[in-house]
Amino acid sequence: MSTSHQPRPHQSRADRRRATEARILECARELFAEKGFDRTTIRAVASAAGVDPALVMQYFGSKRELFTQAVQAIPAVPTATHAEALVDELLATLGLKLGGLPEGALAMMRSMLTDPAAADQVRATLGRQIDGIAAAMPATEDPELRAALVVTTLLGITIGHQLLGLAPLRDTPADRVADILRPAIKALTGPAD
Amino acid sequence: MSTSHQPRPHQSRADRRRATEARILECARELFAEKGFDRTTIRAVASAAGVDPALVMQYFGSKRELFTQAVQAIPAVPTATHAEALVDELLATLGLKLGGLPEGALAMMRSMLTDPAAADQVRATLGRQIDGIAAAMPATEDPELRAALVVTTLLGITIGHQLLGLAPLRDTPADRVADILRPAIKALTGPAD
DNA sequence: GTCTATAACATGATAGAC
DNA sequence: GTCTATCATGTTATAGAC
Repeated sequence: MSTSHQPRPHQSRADRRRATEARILECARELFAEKGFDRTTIRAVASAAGVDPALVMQYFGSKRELFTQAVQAIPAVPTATHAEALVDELLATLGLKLGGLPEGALAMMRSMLTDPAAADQVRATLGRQIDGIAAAMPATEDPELRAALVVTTLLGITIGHQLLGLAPLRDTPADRVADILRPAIKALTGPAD
Repeated sequence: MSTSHQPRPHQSRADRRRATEARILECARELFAEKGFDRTTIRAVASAAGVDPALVMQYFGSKRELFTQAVQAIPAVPTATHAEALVDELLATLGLKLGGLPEGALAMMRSMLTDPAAADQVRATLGRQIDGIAAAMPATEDPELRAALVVTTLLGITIGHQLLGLAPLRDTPADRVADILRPAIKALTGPAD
């Protein structure tokens, strides 16, 4: 339209830059979540965002850096100190509430089995979750083991639902799943009750 | 050594061919399990097996076919018809007994989140397991949902242990894990007991 | 039958014109 | 600042020499 280097009042050059950068990150997040790290190409991300592939490189330097900035690790700190609240918080936190998982987390999970860097990140995150849960666990034997089993259980259900799309999980409302799951989680956190 | 087209008594040409083919499959299985479908190259498989990459192609036609023949889908039919035996069989079947998982199954699991073909195969296999478990489940509501939760739970634990190598699971003997897990699985299969 | 050489293609990354 | 053109590499797969 205008030839110009005149900044418009509500859309400065920096603003435009920020906007396209955000759009690229959004598209990257989506593609990484859908196809994983390896099968997501810079070209595909650029195409989806309507920009040139070289621009993506210009902005982020490398595919790895783009991935890192796009997925945004969620600390997901599980800090409930009592036994009862713990179970409910667990069910709510790690995605039941199924379908309410941030796309960045899906991207990370999608890539964790084939990309070592993603695996390291997930290992660290799950490790923190395990420690947090173990700390909030009622006095039992092997709190870390029990916490690990809780975390991996929820991980498996999330994978089956979000990443594999198993029919029985897809077709069931989240709170129903949570209801059935609750006694099992409770059994893991405390031996008897 | 000998120049020869003379077949030796215990190692005919067909035998040698079968032997190298088996060695290639073994190496392929190992690499697919370790790095997944995408990151496993024909060259790496050939190198590991001590043969030429072209020979692998000659034998199997394509990387996909090599993968298919190498991983050998395990039907893993869970056929226990009673309620009590079901739980024990589940714990035994899907890998606790942790560490006793066939390498082909690991390869399939490693690739299932990023390779659509592997995902389809896993979806089908888990679907069969879910149906089988649902059929053997004591009369409750939503047997398929409960079965799906059981399967995904064991899947998650297997991933955490075998594929991610979470410390608490790696450092614990299998039967201890099974003991802690049993009440949780029981809670999933039957609402109260 | 086995392997060398190469085709045909896609990728991440870079250099330089506009 | 943005994009065209290209590089360097690595992939599966094929053709042909030995």
